[in-house]
Amino acid sequence: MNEKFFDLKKEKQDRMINGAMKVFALNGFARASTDEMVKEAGVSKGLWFHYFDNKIGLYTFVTDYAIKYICMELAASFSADTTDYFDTVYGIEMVKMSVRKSYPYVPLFLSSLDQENNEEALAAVGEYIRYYHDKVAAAYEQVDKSAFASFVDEEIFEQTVRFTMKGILEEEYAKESFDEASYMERLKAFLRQMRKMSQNN
Amino acid sequence: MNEKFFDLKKEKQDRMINGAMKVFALNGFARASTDEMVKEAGVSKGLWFHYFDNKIGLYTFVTDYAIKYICMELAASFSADTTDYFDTVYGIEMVKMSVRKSYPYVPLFLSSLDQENNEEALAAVGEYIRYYHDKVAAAYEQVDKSAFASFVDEEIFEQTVRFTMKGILEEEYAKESFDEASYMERLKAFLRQMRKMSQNN
Amino acid sequence: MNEKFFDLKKEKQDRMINGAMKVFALNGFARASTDEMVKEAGVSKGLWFHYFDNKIGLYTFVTDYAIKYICMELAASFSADTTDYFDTVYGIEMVKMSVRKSYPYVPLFLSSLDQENNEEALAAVGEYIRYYHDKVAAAYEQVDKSAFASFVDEEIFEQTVRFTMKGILEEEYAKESFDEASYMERLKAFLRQMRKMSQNN
Amino acid sequence: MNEKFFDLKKEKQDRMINGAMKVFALNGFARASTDEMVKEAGVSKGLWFHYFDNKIGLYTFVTDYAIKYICMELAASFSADTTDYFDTVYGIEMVKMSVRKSYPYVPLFLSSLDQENNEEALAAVGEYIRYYHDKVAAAYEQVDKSAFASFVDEEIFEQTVRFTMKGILEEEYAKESFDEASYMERLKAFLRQMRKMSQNN
DNA sequence: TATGAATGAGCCTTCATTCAT
DNA sequence: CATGAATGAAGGCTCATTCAT
Repeated sequence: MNEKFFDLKKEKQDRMINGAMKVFALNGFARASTDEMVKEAGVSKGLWFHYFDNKIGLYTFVTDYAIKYICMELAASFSADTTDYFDTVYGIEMVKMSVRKSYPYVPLFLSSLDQENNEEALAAVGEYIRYYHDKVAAAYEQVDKSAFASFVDEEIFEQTVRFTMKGILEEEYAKESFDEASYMERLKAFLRQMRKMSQNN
Repeated sequence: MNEKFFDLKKEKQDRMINGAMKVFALNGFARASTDEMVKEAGVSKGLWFHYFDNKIGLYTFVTDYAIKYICMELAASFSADTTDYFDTVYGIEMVKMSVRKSYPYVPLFLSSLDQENNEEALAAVGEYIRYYHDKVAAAYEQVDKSAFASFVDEEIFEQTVRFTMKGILEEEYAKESFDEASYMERLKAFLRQMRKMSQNN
Repeated sequence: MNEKFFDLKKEKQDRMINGAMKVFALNGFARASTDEMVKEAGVSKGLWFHYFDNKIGLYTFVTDYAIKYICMELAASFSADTTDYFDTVYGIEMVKMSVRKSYPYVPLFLSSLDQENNEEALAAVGEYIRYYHDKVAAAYEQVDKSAFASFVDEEIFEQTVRFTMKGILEEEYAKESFDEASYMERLKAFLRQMRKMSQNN
Repeated sequence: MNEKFFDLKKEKQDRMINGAMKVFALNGFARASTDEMVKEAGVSKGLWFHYFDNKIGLYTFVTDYAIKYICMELAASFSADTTDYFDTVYGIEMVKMSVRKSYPYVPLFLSSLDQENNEEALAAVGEYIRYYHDKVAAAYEQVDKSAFASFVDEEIFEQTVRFTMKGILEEEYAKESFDEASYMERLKAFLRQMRKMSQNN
């Protein structure tokens, strides 16, 4: 990419980033269309290629950007000494919601990365994804799982939480417009119930 | 579509259905490529359009077919008097697995329908999906949820099961080749844990 | 390339070959435009790519075709026992003119190959060019140069003939339409004079 | 063009002229890329269009410049009373080599003009080329051709010299870097032989 | 019925040209 | 004067769809 991209007015940078992120998130790498981004960002087609060598370069950049941004926010506003599992899950999701303020499609985009199946795209972006997963894993490191009842298999439990949250997120994004309040409500209700269920009562 | 499709040799019909279903399931409507189906089914490109006016028509047909087939099997081999929630979930999944014998991609295809975001495709297929959801809902009608602990919100619980099962299914299909044993194992472990968690201990 | 190209009606094959050859000959690889070929051959853009994977594949094919054709004609109608240098030069040029009947741009195209400076194109086609040069060199093998005066350096002489013939050919092709009679006339006059000059008088 | 171009520092003017000339000479009008000139001359893209309305304008200017410069040098350092044909040819070529000191691509650029086949470019530049050809023709005016043997047709002979020299020049420019010594050597050898051949021995 | 040749709209990318700074 | 950001038309290529055989 052309580093001068960062010299653009922040507002234009963000329009471009958001446009690309939205189209990538909704269509995946291969099907994402430059024309759609053009419309979305209100910026000419040629300009994308002035700053990003090609589609894969743009995809790489956007992925890098989203992940760096999330990880930064995670480091900044997620308290590393959270030991409760559900607080951790919730806290991370709050971070995503805060990122949404500037980059509305980051949460969905991150989620879409896990379904990307285009080889070229994966090759370019695999590293970044792993980095992100590691950072998230780190946030779970000091979590104390001793509160879980003995019949709870951690791995299965985590998978349940992961898949369900992904499902809720995607359902909310599928609506006309993402409703943060609704999302947080469903999330909280879900986590509350999972907490109850995972503990000896 | 052209009804004469059903005059074709059953084996050819199925090759075409499976080819289309696979490509649609793995790529979604918009990204699914005619050429890939041609290769997959070993049937000329012209024939597809001879029987199905266009891509949307084919998508509609395949959706209709998959859903009709599943619902038939459900009616045939799913005992309607199952009252246990988890037995119901498991039973339905067994039906899907049995359909897999003839139509290997039906389970993934059905799952993929929920993430379809192409407007045209959704417009054409929405009705069918709703019909399918209704049929499945019906299977849950006589389920007795009194065994659930009081802190379990049914809707949230069902959503958890639905999303997690979807996640597991997709992960298994993402493997080199779908491993039914592995899938059933994960499924059972998951359901076992959910049962435990949902009951007063 | 797709071998089925050869199943097309010969007339269509030739229209495509001639169209491509003309545009390549006049513009070089990089600047040759698919659209122009489309117009030239009266065949849709998609069809080119149905038979040839990409531009370089088409270029390779056309080069191969032109060279194979010329070499065939050379083998068929050029008498291998010509020992006179000028008869050899003239004979080869007659072969080119005979090829022109079916493929009007072969002579210019072959000439253009030597000025190609696109790396990718050269990499794809270098082998063929060398093969062609070898075949032509072979035709000169049994030429008897003893008639040349002692002050004639063969290498310089041959270079003179080569460059001048190339120049004449290109000048003739630059005209509205290639005039074979005019070309042969200039050629003969040139060779006659070179013969005279190269011999002790 | 914008006459203020000449108010630029001479060194910058020359960088631009040389950059344009090189790229035009190596690629022809149509294939010459603005970006390449930008890199070659180290001058911003906008500036080219500030002084030269468009590509054609730049091409016209460069052609005019090269031809004016050559003709000036010809007038200045080519002795008009040379009567020997070969001395004339050689003298003109020496002039080109002297121009190369300031404008390394002038010789190749002038040569490339003869193969330009872009209509628009030719229309814009035809006049200049004719002017140049006239000036060169003038240098041959007082040449004494009586030394030529009777069997030498002047026109054919001149064409031979012209095309061969063009060929040699282009071959030398195709090398990594133009080697003036090598060029002059080949040239002299060629002319020496042509002299011998054209005279009664 | 069945094929695959043929088409053209649309996609990613390049490039001459314009324009705000 | 000078820059390079910005544009959009055009180029190579893909893909759903049509059609002659």
